[in-house]
Amino acid sequence: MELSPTMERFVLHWGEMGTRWGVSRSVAQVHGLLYLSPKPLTADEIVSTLSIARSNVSASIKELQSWNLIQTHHVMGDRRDHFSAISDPWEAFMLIVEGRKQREIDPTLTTLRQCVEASPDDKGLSKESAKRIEETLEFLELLTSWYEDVRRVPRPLQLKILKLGGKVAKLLGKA
Amino acid sequence: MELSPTMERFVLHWGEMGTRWGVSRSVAQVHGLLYLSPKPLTADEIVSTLSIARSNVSASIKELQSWNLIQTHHVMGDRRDHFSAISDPWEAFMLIVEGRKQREIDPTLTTLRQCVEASPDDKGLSKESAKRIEETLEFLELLTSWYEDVRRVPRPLQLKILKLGGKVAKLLGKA
DNA sequence: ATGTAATTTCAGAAATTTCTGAAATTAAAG
DNA sequence: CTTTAATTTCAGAAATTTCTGAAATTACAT
Repeated sequence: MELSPTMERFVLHWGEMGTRWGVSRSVAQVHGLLYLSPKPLTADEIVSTLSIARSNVSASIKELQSWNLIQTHHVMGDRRDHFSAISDPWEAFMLIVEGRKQREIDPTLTTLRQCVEASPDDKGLSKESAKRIEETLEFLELLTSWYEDVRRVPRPLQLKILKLGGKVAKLLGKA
Repeated sequence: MELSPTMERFVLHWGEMGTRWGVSRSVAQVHGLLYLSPKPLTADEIVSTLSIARSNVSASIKELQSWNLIQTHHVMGDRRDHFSAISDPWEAFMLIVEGRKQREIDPTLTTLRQCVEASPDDKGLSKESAKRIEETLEFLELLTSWYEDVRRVPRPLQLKILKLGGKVAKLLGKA
């Protein structure tokens, strides 16, 4: 797998974006590469294309699998794994959102609930602060329940609503 | 400013979340503290509460200001700055989204447009890869235009739509 | 079973990020 | 203008994260 200039630009940028969104450069580069590749790649092809250590590729693949962003394929007479990425941008996006929700939002909800529960017994906690925490919890719960709802809507309808954009407001403003 | 157990739990968690979302622990802790505090705090109060260096607080404040997440107040007869955080969770959330859009999405759109523009001349680039990049750009543009639309909707209506959740789909599914 | 290819683990190296504390700068008060 | 308080800058220290390469493990093939 040789990278054309455009692919290289894409993969490098993808890698940098990864570092800003909480995954390592390598993980994001591997994802970017698989995402662009017309055919599934073996770990060794990834190694030679990106010039990173075999073990790094192994770890990156494992990480991407934990996000459900890549799939494994098998080729007759070849015992190596071949990897490909989810190629639909909308589906990939939703998988990333789901992963971050589970990794970060859910634990935050747990912490906030513990805070709210402990508030009444905390003599050093001002009413204002306690209220602020409660409001934060309520907001995050509202946001996650919205997400859980939206997540279940069939893809075509999701797309439709996304394309409506601000018109949704106009339609519902009256309702 | 002494931290009660609940405030401490909140601030420490906020700090850890920060590290996962691309800001340093200190920046997130300072924000968490100001967010909870019933009254604006001086830099030195933040220093003693969080036990971090004065210069670190200074840098963190600067960072938070660049996100428009905090405000500066002045007290008669006191030449120190007093800082407070945006206390409405929804507004804070929107400011964070806006900041990330500007810092990460916009540059990505630029890169993708460059890629799409360069594609035809890139002999090494497969049709499939070129198409993948175009689709990604289209998706991101769709997402940002949706965001730009939603951003302009009046807050109360935004809230209303958020609360409707999946019902929006039911209402619009027929439309 | 034995050999070989593929993959994973893991300890430490390298790179990056974050933080500190001293020095410099800015700005208000006397 | 001088003094003092407040803030910022910045070089290097500390902490953290990421990556490598050798060794171990796993799994397939003969």
